[in-house]
Amino acid sequence: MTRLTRNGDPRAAQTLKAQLRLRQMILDGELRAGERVPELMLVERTGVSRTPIRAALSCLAEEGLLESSASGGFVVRAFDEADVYDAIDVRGMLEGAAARRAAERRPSHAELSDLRDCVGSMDAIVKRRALGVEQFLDFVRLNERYHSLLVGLARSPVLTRSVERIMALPFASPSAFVMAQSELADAHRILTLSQEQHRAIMEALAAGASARAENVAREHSNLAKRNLHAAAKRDAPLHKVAGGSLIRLRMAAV
Amino acid sequence: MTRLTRNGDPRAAQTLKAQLRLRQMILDGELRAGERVPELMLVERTGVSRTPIRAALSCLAEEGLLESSASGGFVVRAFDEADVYDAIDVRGMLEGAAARRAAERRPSHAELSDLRDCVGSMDAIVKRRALGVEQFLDFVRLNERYHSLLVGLARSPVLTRSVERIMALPFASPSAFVMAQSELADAHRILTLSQEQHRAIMEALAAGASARAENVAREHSNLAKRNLHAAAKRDAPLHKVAGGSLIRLRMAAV
DNA sequence: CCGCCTCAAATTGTATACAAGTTGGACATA
DNA sequence: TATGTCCAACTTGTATACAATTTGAGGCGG
Repeated sequence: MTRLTRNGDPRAAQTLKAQLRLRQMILDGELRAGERVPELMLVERTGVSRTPIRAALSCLAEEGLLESSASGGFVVRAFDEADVYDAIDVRGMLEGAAARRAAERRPSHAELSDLRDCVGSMDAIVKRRALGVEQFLDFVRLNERYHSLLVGLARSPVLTRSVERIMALPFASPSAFVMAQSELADAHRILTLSQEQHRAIMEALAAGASARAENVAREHSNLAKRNLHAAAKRDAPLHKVAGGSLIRLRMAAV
Repeated sequence: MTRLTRNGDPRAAQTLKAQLRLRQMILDGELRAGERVPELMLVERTGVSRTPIRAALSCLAEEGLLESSASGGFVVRAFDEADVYDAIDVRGMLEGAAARRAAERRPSHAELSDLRDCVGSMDAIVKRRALGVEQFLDFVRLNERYHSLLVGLARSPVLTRSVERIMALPFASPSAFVMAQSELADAHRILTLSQEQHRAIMEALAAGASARAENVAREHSNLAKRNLHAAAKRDAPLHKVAGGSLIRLRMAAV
């Protein structure tokens, strides 16, 4: 997730630290949308000097969580419902392309084994009668893994990078609104449907059915829009959504 | 194009200067693909200090022209034919989405006037008998403008940003390979076909035919692939392509 | 002759000092 | 009271010094 600069190296430790902390502050709503982010405030809170702070600010701006102000410095970016919708749409298109490309490659049985395992694990969760928070969390993790594996199967660095970039917007993630749905009555039904699509995509990959793989993958992203829609309809239980504080829902939305 | 940080401000002048110079050095092939880019070398050549140099390096890495090395610092990124193909494909998908969204909005006659003017100007060029270098350059400029206007008509900041990001790769641009084709016999025919599609997309927008708009826009990107393919077939006249030195064509390609 | 180790030079990451510009408020004036 | 101006504190952009790590060469031993 933080691949955009560098990861494990002890060299960029301060920059990484600043990045993680700043991202957390934004996603947790500690910094509100539209608010300026003074460098010295971050110096104070993170304990690192201005240089890595500035690097982290630039990085988060690239991710899209900040935007540079005309008078210098950075501001926490605000998103509306249309932005969220569009981000999900873009992800759907890119994942569709990835599924198509993966299917065109005619992946071997072995190449699909991780994906099969992933779907199997999710099946085990969905088949249960009652789902607790823990099960939802497990599902979210597996779901992220499934999508990551799917994109990887396209074997396209450009495509992978594009997907990673759009998913830097936390609400574009395939499971962004799953948790928000965890209390709803039809949550279980949506998970089941989601699984159906996961399996359909996988089968299409195995069969080399590239058009079907693309179409289903693209349609699959509509589930996220549906979850967003449901969340928007009944006011705003977006506390469970990462970065929910960045989204200003117009309650008038249908 | 340099919007990722800040533009006209005299404040970020050094950073901007470093950015422009560095980008130019990469695209001109002054720095070869795979080569390390030491900061001090840039300090020497640009006359600005390391701080803005580092900012520029980060920025270009985000654009995708550099990649960060495991041992620190940055390296000029290398692309192969598949990468170029994928980048064009991604652009096609995103422009397709933009066209669809634009058509769904049912843009007014007035909103489409700039696009109409643009197509009109391109018509004037294409209708000529013989096309010189100057005409090709004009066509390229108008083509870029057409694509920019098209994306803008979707009125989606997220989509616009996504397109801008993929087009930071110079060879993903809609007219990247037009110049490479300027000497070929069928260049005129390709321009004509391109114009046909430009017009078809515009008509689809006006008619609110979102599916058609999407399909034609997506197909339109295949012209760029075709140009790439033609360029790859007859060895490598990629000197005329911006950033051509970054692309390693496998001559064995079909 | 080849491989490995050691060490110096080079390079990057971090901290901080300085310069330039912005912001907000106090104050004077109409 | 409203308004415009000026100033001071704050904030950002740039330069540079310092620390830590990498790199590459040279020498040593096998």
